[in-house]
Amino acid sequence: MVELSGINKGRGVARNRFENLDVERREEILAAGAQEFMVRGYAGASLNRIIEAADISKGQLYYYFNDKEDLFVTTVEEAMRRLLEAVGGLSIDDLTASTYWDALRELGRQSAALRSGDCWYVRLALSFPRLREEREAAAAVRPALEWARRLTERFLARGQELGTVRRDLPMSLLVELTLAVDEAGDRWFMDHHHEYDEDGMRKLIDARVDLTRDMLDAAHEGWDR
Amino acid sequence: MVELSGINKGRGVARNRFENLDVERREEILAAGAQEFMVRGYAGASLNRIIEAADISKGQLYYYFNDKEDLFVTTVEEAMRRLLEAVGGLSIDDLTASTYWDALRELGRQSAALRSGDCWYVRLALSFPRLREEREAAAAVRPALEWARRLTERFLARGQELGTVRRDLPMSLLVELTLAVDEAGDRWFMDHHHEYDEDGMRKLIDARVDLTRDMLDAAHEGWDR
Amino acid sequence: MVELSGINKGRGVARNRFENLDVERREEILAAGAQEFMVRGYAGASLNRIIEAADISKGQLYYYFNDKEDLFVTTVEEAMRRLLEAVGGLSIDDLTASTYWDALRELGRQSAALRSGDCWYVRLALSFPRLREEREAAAAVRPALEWARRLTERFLARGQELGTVRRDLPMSLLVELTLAVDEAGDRWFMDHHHEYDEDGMRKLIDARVDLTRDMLDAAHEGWDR
Amino acid sequence: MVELSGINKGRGVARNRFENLDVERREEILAAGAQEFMVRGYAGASLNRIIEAADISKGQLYYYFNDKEDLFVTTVEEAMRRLLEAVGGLSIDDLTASTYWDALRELGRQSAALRSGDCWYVRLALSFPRLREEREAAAAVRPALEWARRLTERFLARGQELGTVRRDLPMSLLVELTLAVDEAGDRWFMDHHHEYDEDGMRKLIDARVDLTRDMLDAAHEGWDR
DNA sequence: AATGAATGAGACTTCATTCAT
DNA sequence: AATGAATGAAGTCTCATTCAT
Repeated sequence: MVELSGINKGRGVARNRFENLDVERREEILAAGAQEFMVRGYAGASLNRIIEAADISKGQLYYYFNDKEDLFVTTVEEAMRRLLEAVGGLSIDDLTASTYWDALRELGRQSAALRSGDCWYVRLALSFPRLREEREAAAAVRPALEWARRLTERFLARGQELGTVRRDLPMSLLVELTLAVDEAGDRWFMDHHHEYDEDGMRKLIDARVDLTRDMLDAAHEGWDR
Repeated sequence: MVELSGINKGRGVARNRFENLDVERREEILAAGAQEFMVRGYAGASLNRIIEAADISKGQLYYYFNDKEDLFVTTVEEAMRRLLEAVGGLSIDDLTASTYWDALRELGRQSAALRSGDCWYVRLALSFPRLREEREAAAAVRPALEWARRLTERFLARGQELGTVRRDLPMSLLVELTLAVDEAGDRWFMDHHHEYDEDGMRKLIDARVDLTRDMLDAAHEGWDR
Repeated sequence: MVELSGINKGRGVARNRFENLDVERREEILAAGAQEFMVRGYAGASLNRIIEAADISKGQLYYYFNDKEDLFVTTVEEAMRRLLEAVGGLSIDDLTASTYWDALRELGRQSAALRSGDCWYVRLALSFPRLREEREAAAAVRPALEWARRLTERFLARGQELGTVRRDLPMSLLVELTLAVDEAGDRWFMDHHHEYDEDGMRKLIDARVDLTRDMLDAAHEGWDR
Repeated sequence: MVELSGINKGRGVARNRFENLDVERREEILAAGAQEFMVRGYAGASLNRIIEAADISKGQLYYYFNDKEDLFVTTVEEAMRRLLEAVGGLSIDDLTASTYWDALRELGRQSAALRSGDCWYVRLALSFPRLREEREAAAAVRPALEWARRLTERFLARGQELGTVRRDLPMSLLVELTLAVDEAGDRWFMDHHHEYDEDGMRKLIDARVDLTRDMLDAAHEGWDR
């Protein structure tokens, strides 16, 4: 299992305080923070708006977090932690050529299930690539993206070992393209999920995975008309 | 040719003032603005930093622009205008099944040439998707993205007419995925262009287009192992 | 009793914050604000000068008030409220022809007593007519002036009922003239109160009321030499 | 004839430049300035708005006037000069007891005629008392008000000599009250002149003078019920 | 004689953060 | 444990004024 190496060490006392808070309060705070960071970016986010949305006092916020960055990092990492838990259980090394694309399909379905919950951490995670562009927010978001990148890389590398994934592009580029197509798909599904019934949605989800497979498949490599 | 319907009408006197400025000054200001908006987002951008980078006085900035939003919109639209000019001349309706993928390859090369200039407007354009997520910046960036979306859609629709592009996914999803893979590729190339010599780069550029083709190709549609 | 219909509703949290402040601080702030608004008008008033005079920080001011207008409105309304309390207790409907002018005299004396305190709210109130001329300040000052106008009108109307007040001029004009002569008198007394001893002042105060009576008296109506 | 001792000496070259301007331009500038000073006060007035309203360039304004204050003073004094011309020709020393109140009536009619023109200088003049309250504008407006005060005083003093005007109040107070009632009346007439036909208006104008007479008349002095 | 580009001080306002209670 | 009053730096924007052309 790939490890998420948080940068949020040494938060000090605040960390424990926040973790000992009862779950509802914690959720309210994290959700309010995530919403604000998502919509306004890191620099544009206002702690005033966050405490108002979370219905807590200013003192409380600074009791639980050292500063704005701490809140941001905590929010981001918590989102990542939950995604990790949710997507978690794929054993990449056990994949074979015949199970490889089915595993991808399975991942696509899991991710669809996750999306349907419409929770703050899924939405926030989709903003990571954008937040990374903000100089001040980049550091906080990088570990999460690094993790996703590494996981994707390991998956693709295994595919190349098995001869199922194309080799004509540098791995780092392949990773970026895969992540991008994945994120764009997730975003589209979040925006359009109400337009399809359960059955139509299931088909769509699989069709999307087919496209990813076609994009990555070693079978087409070098192929020319 | 698809039109870019600017929202930046009625800027009033300021527009003329800025347009009558000599080219170098204008470029300095636009580049400084673009850089700041790119790195900090709209809300996080500081006019103070911009005027410092552009080496102009506060009063001057407000002599050329009505307010922060005006500067942002002007910067964004100017970037879009230049991209439009650069990418311009593809006659989508004249494409045939046999020229379709070659045209895509040509586009890929044009876009590579553009990237190699490393100008502010290319970099800014790559930030549009992120800026769109910012509530206050969305309106300014939307026309540019709409234009890109429409252009992509027309290209893909023509491909479907010719039987070269897959039909098993909704057009809007196909458009999003195409744009995403495109943007991610551009971004990767900008970050790694120094790692390859001219010849290696040329091959890479074409290989990237191949991946896009494999992703879109109707030949794989429904195809199953 | 005529009601003062304040426009300063929905100030939100700020209102409570300011009202819970200890009296001295509140007075310092209000007095500083009143002084500045009086001397420079609404648009010309500088919050910087106000916070310096009141010896509070910029942040504090914005903790107690939403913005400049909120401070202005609060100051104006507080002034009105206090004047109302001070002038309060005249039962207009109980006046008779024989008590009418005595009541006016009593009002004159009360108003003299009020003036002698030389408090910020009396001085500010005398600036209301001028502040009304300022477009942006008009709305805040209007209720106070309306109240004064309505009160004056009721008093004069009662006098006309009793046959003591002239009827040869439109009521609204009569009201304006009465208020004007009143305000001018107050202003004169504030500027010259140190030039008279207690006894001389008492006589003057009454003589001024006589003039108002002569101006309004029905006995002269139509009278011609 | 009472002299208007302007404070606007030593304006330097600018004065001549402005005076040599053709009449229309001069009127536009003065009217625009008067309007702005009237509505926003001296400190709140914006030269930017004035040059926009007058349709002149910023450079021109500073070519004709030394600074904001110079424009203000010039505007104020020009207004005063015109009022003086208009009201001018009363020979106070020639008044007798039998012509005294008729002269007042004549003044009332003249002032009504003036008002009906609705020119900028009449409206501005009505703002003088308010502008005087603004610390920075006081000096400019004072000479004009002083002149009005002195003229009024001479008129009232002559009345006292003739035994037609009351003596039971200090002259300075009498002057203030007279001016106040006058100004309030003018203001009311400006606001309501459209509500009456020519004949009704004529009666009103005279009735207003009657009220002033009743207020000042020595016949009521000391008079008590 | 006239223009309008340029300036920097100062306007109002919001911010993240501290700290006495 | 928790509050919210207090702060001053920095935000966007307007101002009166100068000056090269």
